[in-house]
Amino acid sequence: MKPTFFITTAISYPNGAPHIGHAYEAMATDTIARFMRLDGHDVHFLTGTDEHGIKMLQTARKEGISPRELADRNTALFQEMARLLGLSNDDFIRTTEARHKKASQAIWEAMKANGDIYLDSYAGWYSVRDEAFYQEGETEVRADGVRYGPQGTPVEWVEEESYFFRLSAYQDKLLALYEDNPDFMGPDERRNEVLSFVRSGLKDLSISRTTFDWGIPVPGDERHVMYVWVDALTNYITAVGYPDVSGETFTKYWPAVHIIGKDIVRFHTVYWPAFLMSAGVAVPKRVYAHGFLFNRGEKMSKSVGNVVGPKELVDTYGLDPVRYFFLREVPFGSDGNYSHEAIIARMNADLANDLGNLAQRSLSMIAKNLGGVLPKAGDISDSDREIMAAADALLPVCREAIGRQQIHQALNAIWAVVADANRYFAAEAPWAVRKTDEVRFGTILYVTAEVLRQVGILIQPVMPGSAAKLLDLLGVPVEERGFDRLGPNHRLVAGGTLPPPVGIFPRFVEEKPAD
RNA sequence: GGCAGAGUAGCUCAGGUGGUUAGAGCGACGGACUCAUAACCCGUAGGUCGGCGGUUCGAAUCCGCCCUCUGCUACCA
Repeated sequence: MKPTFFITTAISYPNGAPHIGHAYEAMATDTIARFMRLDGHDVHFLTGTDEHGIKMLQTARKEGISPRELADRNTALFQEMARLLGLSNDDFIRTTEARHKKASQAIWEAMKANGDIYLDSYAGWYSVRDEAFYQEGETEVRADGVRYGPQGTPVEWVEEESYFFRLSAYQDKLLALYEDNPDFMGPDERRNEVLSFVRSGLKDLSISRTTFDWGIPVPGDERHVMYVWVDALTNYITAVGYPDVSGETFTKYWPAVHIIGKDIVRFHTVYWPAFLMSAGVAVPKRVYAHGFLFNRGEKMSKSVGNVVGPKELVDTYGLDPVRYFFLREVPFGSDGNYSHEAIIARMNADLANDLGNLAQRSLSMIAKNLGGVLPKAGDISDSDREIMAAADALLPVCREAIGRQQIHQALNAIWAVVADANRYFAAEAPWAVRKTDEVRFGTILYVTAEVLRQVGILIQPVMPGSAAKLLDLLGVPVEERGFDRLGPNHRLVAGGTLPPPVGIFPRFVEEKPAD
């Protein structure tokens, strides 16, 4: 039986259209999912939308539609984005689905049965916009007579009955979890922050609301709906069949690796494992937080006018270059910058010039001089051996990198081999050798094609479409593109006729302003 | 205020259990080649490795202080 692997994105809040941050997380998670599949795992890749909560209600009201209509409309946009980005998700969960209501109520009951949920009341200055309570001292009454919170948003006095989760009881258990599982979360900077937060003491958590009803009813007390995080986080186990913990899907896939943004680290590394421990469910395998993306160093905002949608990027540069750019340029876990210039630089230098051109020059040589028949290798020289060994050595390096979500490092390693292959090709100068030594000529082209084969297989997770194109040109059968075909044991078979070469990665040529 | 991380070539960053001429990519400049997507290949970049002081035969790498930036967190009011 194959080893299994369950990976998730955070579910998106669809009170607006998807932006580049959503796309980034989705592309990265998809890449890891694809990598693991190619590496022989039975993968379950989950993404979806978090459709409840007061903000959805407010946005809907503003637009004069029901929250349900808003959710349907905007979730469709997220599903469209998933198609646009070529996501290979196995499931798309919506928190408004029946299965999720069932799972959320079940985890609630389980936490309650464990004595961790109690009824109390919460009073304080509440900011609807921040979704947070503040101490009176944190607020101020301004000249307009309105009281504002520390984020500059209006606050109102709210006193409401609420169910609480006994988070305070989990401090030691959480610390033990972090201690015993150093890989529970990453990157390391986040770990320190979470540790100090938990060490400083945990307060019980308000987990229900009575002031609105767009949510999952609390079982046994339908005046309340579950507050955002119980509802939202539970999606991960809903999708594998919770509460049927002995069901096939659940036993097979849970626990998951969660890929999230750095803004929701606490919910995933503190609240979520506490909920799960309370409910008697295994905690996640790992939580990894990526950074934010900035357009030319500026945070994207509608007022600055630098909001770029995923669709515009894909339309402008093409899907694979966009995926490649973000995953290669931004160390996964750090914040990153993007700009038109940076994207073009990457796609032209790495894709068109380095990889695309290497494929083009070698394959067209085979087409023009050898009638498109893949030559067989003659005597293998040291330089041949060296470059093939470099390609053969990539899988363990990439595996290690992807295992720690360091997608950029895997790409780095692959492109180092591409650069080596270009040096190899230039040093061997097949265009000159052709005139004097047919056998050596064929050998150089064979070796180059073999390196391209391995590169093609390895870049499938990041650029599925382009990789397929490259492997097609090399005559690699579709069923021989898994990672089990990497390395020296499944070299290209000589003698086959290759299709006429076509460009894989076109250069991005700036359109001259027509003035 | 506390804690954590960061400050290295024009740009983006590697590195750093202390030890020959501090690295890569991009950009720029020069050269070579002409198979190829005006691509590829070779060479050049003379950077106080944030600042000051210390330890040491020797520090970018260890210690102390300071400055700047970022994150988390607290508090004053």
